[in-house]
Amino acid sequence: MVAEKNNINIKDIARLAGVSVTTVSHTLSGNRYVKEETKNKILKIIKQHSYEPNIIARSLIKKRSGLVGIITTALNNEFYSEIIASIEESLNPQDYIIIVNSSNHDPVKELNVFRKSNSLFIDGIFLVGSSIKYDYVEKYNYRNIPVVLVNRGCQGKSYPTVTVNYLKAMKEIVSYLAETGHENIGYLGWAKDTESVSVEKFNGYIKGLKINGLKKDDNIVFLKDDIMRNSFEEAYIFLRQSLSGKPAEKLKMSALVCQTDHIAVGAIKALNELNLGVPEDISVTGFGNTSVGRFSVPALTTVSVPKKEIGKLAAQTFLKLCGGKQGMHEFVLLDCPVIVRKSTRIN
Amino acid sequence: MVAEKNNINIKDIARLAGVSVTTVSHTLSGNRYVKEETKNKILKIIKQHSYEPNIIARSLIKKRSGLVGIITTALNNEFYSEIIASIEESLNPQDYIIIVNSSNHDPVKELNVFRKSNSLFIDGIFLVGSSIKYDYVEKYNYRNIPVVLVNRGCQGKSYPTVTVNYLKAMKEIVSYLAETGHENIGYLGWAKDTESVSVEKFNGYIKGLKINGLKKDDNIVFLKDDIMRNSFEEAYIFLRQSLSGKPAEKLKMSALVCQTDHIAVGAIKALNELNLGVPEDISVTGFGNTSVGRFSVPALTTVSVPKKEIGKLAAQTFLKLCGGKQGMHEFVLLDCPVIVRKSTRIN
DNA sequence: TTGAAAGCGCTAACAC
DNA sequence: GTGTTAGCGCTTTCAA
Repeated sequence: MVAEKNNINIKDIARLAGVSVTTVSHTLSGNRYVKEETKNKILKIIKQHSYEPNIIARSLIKKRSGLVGIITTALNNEFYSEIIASIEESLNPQDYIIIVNSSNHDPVKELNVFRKSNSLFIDGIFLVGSSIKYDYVEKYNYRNIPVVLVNRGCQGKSYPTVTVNYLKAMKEIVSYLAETGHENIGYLGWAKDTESVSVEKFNGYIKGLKINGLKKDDNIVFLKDDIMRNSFEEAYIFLRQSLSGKPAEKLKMSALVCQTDHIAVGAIKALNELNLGVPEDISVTGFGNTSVGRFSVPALTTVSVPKKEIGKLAAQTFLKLCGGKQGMHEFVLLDCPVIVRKSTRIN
Repeated sequence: MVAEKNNINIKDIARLAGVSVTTVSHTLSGNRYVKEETKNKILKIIKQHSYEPNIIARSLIKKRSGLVGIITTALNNEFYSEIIASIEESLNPQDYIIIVNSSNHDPVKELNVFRKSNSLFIDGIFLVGSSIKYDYVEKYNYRNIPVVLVNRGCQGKSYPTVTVNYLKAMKEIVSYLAETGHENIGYLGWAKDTESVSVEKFNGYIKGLKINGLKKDDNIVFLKDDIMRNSFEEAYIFLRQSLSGKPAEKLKMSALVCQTDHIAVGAIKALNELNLGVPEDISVTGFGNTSVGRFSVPALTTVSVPKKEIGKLAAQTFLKLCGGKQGMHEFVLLDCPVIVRKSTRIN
């Protein structure tokens, strides 16, 4: 941290090469012809001095930075991070630098970062499970950059979105339970309106009951007021608590539908500690098909959400949006199959 | 995405307020006195037009962006993401925007991003589990910004670092096993030299055996050539494979030390499928104390790495570095206790 | 085939 | 108390 530092700029390169900055600039961009000889001389000097053009200065003129932002509610979440990894991978050949910002479930921080990103000349933004409303996006996306909504509820409107038919998927896993002989099917999760996905899942559960001629029993619907962040623990604690009161009625429950795989794993632990075996006494289902559910004991019956695919399609939507406005009404809604493993039994 | 967009700048604000840009600038920065009246008028107009100063233009002059970067090898990794979340949280009051870049285990990409970050006028960088050598940091940190190494091996040199005494911790968990009557203690993990942490852990295992008078048996040392990314699955597959050959000798193993919690969970599944019970037939230990290990069946005996603490101390080191060079030789090495749960038995 | 120079949006020295 | 102005490092028009 002592020696002469390399802060060399385009002017230095020009001087060293005995040409104008214009010529250096064009050698780099390829925007106009530069004589082979001149070009080679310049490139050699650039290499010699490890010169890297200044992204900031360039952005100021071009109003594009080569940066793409991902705004997400949480990083310590296998579900999101797989989607994010897939977006990154799909965008890799495009020479973008991907930067991720996690709000740690703070909606205000999220909004702030979204607004500030304007002046950073970010070239595009993915909102992964973020709670930012599209009204806000429309209002504050001053530069009209592509914004892709990923893993959100479908609020009836059509913005560039890649998500999953959560309602349908939840309906189907409830149907699977009903068809295998379960009648008292409970639910564990949360349903905040800021979290449209959670609401859709819960509605899917309700619909699933209905179409199978079952009725909702509020004694076995365990809805937490607040989102369950660190799902294992929170779900575990919440269910233990909820179950500690009036165990008699609860035991009529023969299956418990959980909002995510993590919640299911937490639930299984809570149930086990109350001497309820899964699936012997109670069947439990997850949602998402994360690795956690594949390696839990018992392995989870769950809904397989194609996280890699979501990321890939989100990246494609972004690229479409970049090439004009013809992706503006892209609305990709993916279906998800139920995967039956060991956490449910046939009644 | 159609209406007039807000791209208002400092000049516009100045014009609207009937003052010079200087005055607007100083109202914002507080760098010199502005008459209450003028100030109020300016602030009102700023609010009215939702003006946000352009970060890029500001950075170009100040050579600081207000951005702090975290470069990490992988996002879908509970261990790293907890550390990252903690860094973010600790830096929150400081008004930095945190941007994370994950290389998805691609060292070349990592190097690239590190170099490019120079011209982005990033104010500081955390290398979380990154493989970037400090030589490289010294060579390419042109702007001499604070760089904090997080969760790295201690390579004998003293750079700003916050990490864990992996060697000691691993030694201690091996000792715990030895003291509880285990003699044939195996190892499952990898040990690439690019990944110094993994080497230290392995060395800790070796030392642990030695100080307890045990000898290494290569038949029960399962070292994968390559890093195990998606640990559950890779560990599971690798151990199944390794065990399929000559099961007779392997069965002498009474305990298996695993390099991470995820690997331990994968291992348990592999062992179970070979009809080996954990901990009845074989004890298994993890490393890290992630939530996965708390909710696995059986719950893991492991080493408790203070991830929140690491993040907090890393942020503090960064802040120290910002205020001059007096943090340059900060080298925080944390000790980690063994946590005994259900995956090990007393022989 | 190449250069000069204006300017992106902002800050800060210098001036009054 | 406030304004004028010269840049920050680059791209790009216009001119040669």
